Amino acid sequence: MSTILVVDDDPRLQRTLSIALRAHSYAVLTASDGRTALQVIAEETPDVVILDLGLPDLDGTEVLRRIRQASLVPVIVLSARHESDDKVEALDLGADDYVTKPFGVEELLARVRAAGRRSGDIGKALGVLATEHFVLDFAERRAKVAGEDIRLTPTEWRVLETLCREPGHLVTQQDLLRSVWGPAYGRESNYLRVYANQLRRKLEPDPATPRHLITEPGLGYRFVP
Amino acid sequence: MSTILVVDDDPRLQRTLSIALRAHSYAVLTASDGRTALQVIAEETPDVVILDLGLPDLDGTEVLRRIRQASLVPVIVLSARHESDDKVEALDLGADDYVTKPFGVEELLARVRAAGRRSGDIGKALGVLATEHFVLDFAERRAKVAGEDIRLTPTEWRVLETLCREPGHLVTQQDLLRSVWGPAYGRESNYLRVYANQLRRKLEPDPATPRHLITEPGLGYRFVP
DNA sequence: ACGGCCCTTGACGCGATCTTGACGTGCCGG
DNA sequence: CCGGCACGTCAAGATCGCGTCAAGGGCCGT
Repeated sequence: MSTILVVDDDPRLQRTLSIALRAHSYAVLTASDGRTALQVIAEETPDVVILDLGLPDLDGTEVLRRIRQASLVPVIVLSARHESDDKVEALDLGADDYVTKPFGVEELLARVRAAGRRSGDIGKALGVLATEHFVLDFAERRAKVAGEDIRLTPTEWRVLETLCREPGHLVTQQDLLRSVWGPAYGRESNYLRVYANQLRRKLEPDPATPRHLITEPGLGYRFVP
Repeated sequence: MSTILVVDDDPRLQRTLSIALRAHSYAVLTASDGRTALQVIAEETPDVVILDLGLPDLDGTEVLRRIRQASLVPVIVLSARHESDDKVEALDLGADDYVTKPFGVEELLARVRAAGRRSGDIGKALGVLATEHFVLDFAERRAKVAGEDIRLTPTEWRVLETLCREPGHLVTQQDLLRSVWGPAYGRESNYLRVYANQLRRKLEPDPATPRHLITEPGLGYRFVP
């Protein structure tokens, strides 16, 4: 059973969606503004978020950005606007899908299913993780740093993926080595030092004083968005 | 990766087909009666349906009719009867292919591949894709580069189509191989390198420095218009 | 039967990427 | 103050994957 969070300030739409989703056996949470939404996501960890861009307190894209700093939950964006700029921006920030109003309930349900399935595929399918300074799109293997497209090598991606699976949490050297280089690589080696270095040079604003890729001496690394 | 729905009331046949299809890297769903089948199609949107006409609850042709009211998914009909009446009727109702029992698994697999490919062709009806430098008319199978009409071979078209179905997105080598050469071609081969090369020579302004057909080393290709 | 087109396959070179070892630096405890 | 430890940095050699080419074979139309 999946839990869906609906973020919209229109009570009628909230009700419509709630009924439709519950009819399809989803558990539904609702929020009417961005702050509440962020709080609910932190506390209830829904499986999918449906987010209207037109919110009373915060700009929708800002909400999305903050969600992505904390979580990789699939987000489906709703918008009344048809401008593709919004669409591109939303997808760049890590929305998983984009639906313009008005939309059919069936269509939305299909997208919820698709989003849930993708995230259910867990394991290897991370979405997008963004900060002010860079955007990491794991599905597409694209990285933007300070607005510029950046190339990362396959191994660099695998290291990042492992770290970003639990943003902000410590990942031990053993876990990293095993997950990237295979189960045989249990013990210390140069690998992590070399690749941490590479990644910092490519991603950090100031590679000398890392803000995102943090070393935990003797233990491992931590990636904080 | 394609998803196949097998609709048959004979558990043995269900099992046989599931094993054979899964061995060829399809995801398999099953249904034992018409109602379930319709529901699964609505909810899971399989890529191909294999439908036995002899079902317990509804007449097979009736099931097919209802499928066609809701979806364009390719349907391959199975039938124990040899009467061509059934065949004609099924094809009239929108079946994509017709196989009489008993049949060889290889034959069925070939037809599944063909159906999948066709639906790839028409399913998302690619129209025309144009840039300053070239125009690709998928419907008409015509290409213009720098004002000149250019010939592309069938395989070149299929590769391009697969890439252009999601312009700008990464398409993995596996997806490409499976979609163009069939599900059996999961592993690496020269195909992609050769055809990427051909396409670049024919389409790129400067084939040495590709701007549209981009390689993602170790992963696949990306077509950016 | 012949010729042409297209698909397939193997070989080869090159550049990017990975691996490995050596050395530098800062921290800590003895 | 010294030594050890852990991490950061660098560069050179090995390796891998891709682009490229061309030969061979099947299929189709003439």
